Amino acid sequence: MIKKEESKFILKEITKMFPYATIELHFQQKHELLIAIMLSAQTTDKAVNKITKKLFSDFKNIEDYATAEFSVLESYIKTIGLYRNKAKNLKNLAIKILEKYDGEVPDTQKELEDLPGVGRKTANVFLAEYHEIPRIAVDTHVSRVSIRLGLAKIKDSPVQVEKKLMKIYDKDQWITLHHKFIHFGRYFCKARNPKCKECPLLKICKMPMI
DNA sequence: ATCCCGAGGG
DNA sequence: CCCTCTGGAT
Repeated sequence: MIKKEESKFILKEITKMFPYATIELHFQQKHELLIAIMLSAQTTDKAVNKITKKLFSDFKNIEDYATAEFSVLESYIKTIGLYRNKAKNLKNLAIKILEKYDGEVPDTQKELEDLPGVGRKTANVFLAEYHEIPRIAVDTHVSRVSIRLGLAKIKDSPVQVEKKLMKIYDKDQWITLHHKFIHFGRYFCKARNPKCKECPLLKICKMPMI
């Protein structure tokens, strides 16, 4: 099977498995989405949703975060990993948005990535989710799945994986592809104990673990 | 290359 | 017990 057909087959099968895959973070406002994504680094969406319920209830706007004590923010997010860094990023991100953007979350990739705790992956997720701008955010799941299925190489950096996926798939597929790959990676093609025996992609998989 | 860092799964 | 979780900054 040639590469082009294989990549189509991959997306088709994953789509069958997760047709309605979408973001699982809970949020209402624009800044809440950005904060939720930033907090989700190296942890699960469930863990983030658990703490943002009270966080978003007590902190209504950017100014609330900007004026909060680090220790107070830490107490809210204590149960997710990396909480000290994240509390610091949360406050400093709010201060920067307040001072530089008059309290409004900026809209460009560069401005977003310039915020504390916001890198390429977080910015991509935000742009795709909030503005529906075609992006493929490459995280640990997308990266692992792409490598196992032969869409990328083991030594590829997240940016390289992103570029390869963008070259393989059409722009109008990027946003949904991201969610489908994420779900496939999290619930099926897991880092540990992937469900290879039940996988419809087993025959084209480059790294089956049977 | 290394640190951050608790919860949950297996 | 051990590993991994939608990374980012230094």
